[in-house]
Amino acid sequence: MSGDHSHNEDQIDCGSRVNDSHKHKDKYKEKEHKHKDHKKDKEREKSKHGNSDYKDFSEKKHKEKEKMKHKDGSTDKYKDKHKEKRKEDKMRSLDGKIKKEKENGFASPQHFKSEPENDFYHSPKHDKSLKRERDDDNDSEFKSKKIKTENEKKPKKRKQDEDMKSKKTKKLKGEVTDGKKKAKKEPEEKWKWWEEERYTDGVKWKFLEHKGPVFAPPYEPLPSHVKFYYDGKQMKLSPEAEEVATFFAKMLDHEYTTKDIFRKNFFKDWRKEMTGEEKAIITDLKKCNFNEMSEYFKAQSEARKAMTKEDKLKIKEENERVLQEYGFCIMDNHKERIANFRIEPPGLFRGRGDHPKMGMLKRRIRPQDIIVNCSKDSKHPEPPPGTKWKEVRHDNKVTWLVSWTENIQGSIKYIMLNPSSRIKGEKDWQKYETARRLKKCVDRIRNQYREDWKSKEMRIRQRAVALYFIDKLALRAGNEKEEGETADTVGCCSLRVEHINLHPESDGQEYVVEFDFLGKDSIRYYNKVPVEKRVFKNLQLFMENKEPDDDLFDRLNTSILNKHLQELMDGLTAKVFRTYNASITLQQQLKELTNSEDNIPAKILSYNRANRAVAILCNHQRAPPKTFEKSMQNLQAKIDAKRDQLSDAKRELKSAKADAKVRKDEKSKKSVETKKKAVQRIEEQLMKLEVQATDREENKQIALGTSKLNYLDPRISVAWCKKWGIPVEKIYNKTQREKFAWAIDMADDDFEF
DNA sequence: ACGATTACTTAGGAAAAACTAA
DNA sequence: TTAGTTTTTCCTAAGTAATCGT
Repeated sequence: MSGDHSHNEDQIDCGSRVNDSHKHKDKYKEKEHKHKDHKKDKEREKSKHGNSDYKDFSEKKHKEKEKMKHKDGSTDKYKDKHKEKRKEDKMRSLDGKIKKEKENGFASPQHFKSEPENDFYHSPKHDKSLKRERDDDNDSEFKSKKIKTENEKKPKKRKQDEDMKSKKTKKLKGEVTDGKKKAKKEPEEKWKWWEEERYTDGVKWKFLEHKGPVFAPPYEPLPSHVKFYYDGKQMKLSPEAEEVATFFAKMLDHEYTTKDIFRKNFFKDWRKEMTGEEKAIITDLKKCNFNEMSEYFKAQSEARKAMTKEDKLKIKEENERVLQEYGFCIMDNHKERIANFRIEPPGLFRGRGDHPKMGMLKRRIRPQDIIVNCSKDSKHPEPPPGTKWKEVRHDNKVTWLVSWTENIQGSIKYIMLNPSSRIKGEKDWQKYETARRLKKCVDRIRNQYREDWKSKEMRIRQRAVALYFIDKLALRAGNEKEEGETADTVGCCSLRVEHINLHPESDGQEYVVEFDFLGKDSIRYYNKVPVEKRVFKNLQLFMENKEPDDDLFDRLNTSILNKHLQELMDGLTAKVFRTYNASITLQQQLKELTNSEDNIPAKILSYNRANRAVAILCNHQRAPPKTFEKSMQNLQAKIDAKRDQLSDAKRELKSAKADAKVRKDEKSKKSVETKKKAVQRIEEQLMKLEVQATDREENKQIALGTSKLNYLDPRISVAWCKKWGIPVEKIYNKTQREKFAWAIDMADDDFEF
């Protein structure tokens, strides 16, 4: 990269923004800014620092170099660690490569560069689509179909087919056993979509038929004995106002009904539903008494719990009927499960964290709000009698069946397919393949961004430091969001100065960055990490002359970053790093933690610990379960009891041994054996309990589910199970096995991510 | 080239179901 | 059987990123 040239670009870049930015300049100078508008702030920052960039850098660079000469040694510790990690990765990917070439050729796209890919993405349609349409259902007999992975290579075909056959045989066995359990229920065997070709160029399906959504049940007015009081006086509400009142009444026990914003938003929206008279009377929420309503609903839920078995069964059957009718669609000759076929019922919006819209009324969705998507030649879903759909369209470039616009944020909601469906599964698989491609070039990218830390251009340095965080700390990209519309949360690119603290030295480590911010779902991210000196110096530079609520990376946003990433690798975006780092961490931790001598429960503990390492990396937290302490105590009690039992058993064994020594008869010998077995069994049970306790304790505030479901290449887990003879059911429950059927079917014990 | 819109993935908590101990 | 606990499923909010439209 030629310095002078880019420098010029930077200046041009700055210049071109002057027009925009000078608007804000005055505001900035006067320092009366409220920092309400961060976009504006960015512009302002630009104009302010704009032309002085270069100077800043050359000065800084000098200082840096000087210091680096002797300071470098002191950062060695960290750097070395880092280097080692890199080396490991490199080595792994090397021997991975060797194996892989033979291994699941069809699953792991060999290609690095553009050439095969171009072929895949840009080739004219061929006639794949036709194929797809016809030939399913009887695919239990082998068709030597190759899978179209995102970057498949032609020479692989042969191997693929062979591979597939062996896998298939295995899988078939599994299914037989499965079938026994379910007996009649599943006549058609599972469709292996992953053995078929994929659509190209954005077509998602050729045929789509479904029954439309299930609407929320209509409002049932309260029985007349359940009364509402305003200012101590009983008051009969109109059905519309009453319905909204019940939403509030149902939440009375929740803390947020005490929150000001919640109450304010609720009351405002409630009044909109009132009649003129009601509006005139009900002017103060504090004077509203919802207690009878609240009690009524509590009683209702009690009654529901206390229902007879038959009644419960009836409800269950009805649910099942609805599921059968509305829960499936036909997509390209296959019946597939729909994820959320029920329309969200009306209620009070509760966003997460400190949400400015909490308490607003989420309105009821009606047929005329609904857009239906299906194929032209399908039997279109019927709107309920006397109603009409907003629109019926036939867009096979999208995957949704139904959509509507929600009234709180004005965003679109969709009904889509279940994760076990082809359309979701293919995408998921593809996601991991992209991450695996990143694995192949991550070293190059890392070297690149480290170089960029030295760039003359502010925007490049910022980009490089942000990318470093995304890579090292698995931060989210951090799109900008409209202020005041949502809770104030950030990701990497939207970090503000106030979210980090720089410690030249902390706890004996140098160049420590302390992060403290709210991320997605208002989950706190707190972390203190030593960074490389250059990063540290850059951060100091980025923070210079900024207010706490100014953007840390004022020259960067996710679109700039992703554009850059796209140039580094096809299909690369910020979130791929999270997937990659999560999966590679799991693989490496499994390698490190699994003990071949361990029994199954201990191995599973190792698995959970590896999983936990990932969850911690990705900051997947949960509120400690309310019953955590108690449940821990219970478990401990169990352990104690088991210990007693064990010592009893041991004592008995001892005396049996003594007895046998004296008597030397068959009977007593046999008794020794039995006792020995008993001791062994109890020891095993004890150890199982202890493992469970450890696992639970370590998991107190960590949520494993999210990473398991969304970040960890399931083939890593499947391979691990196969390698150690662990039943995959121990790792994945039924739903998860359905979602990951492709991986369970295709991964061998030597799969390498 | 941008802001807005759209499509789709990721997320934690609540509710329901399944399991277990009493 | 019941009551309590744990696991699974449901729910839908909140992200990311691609695409649209100007």
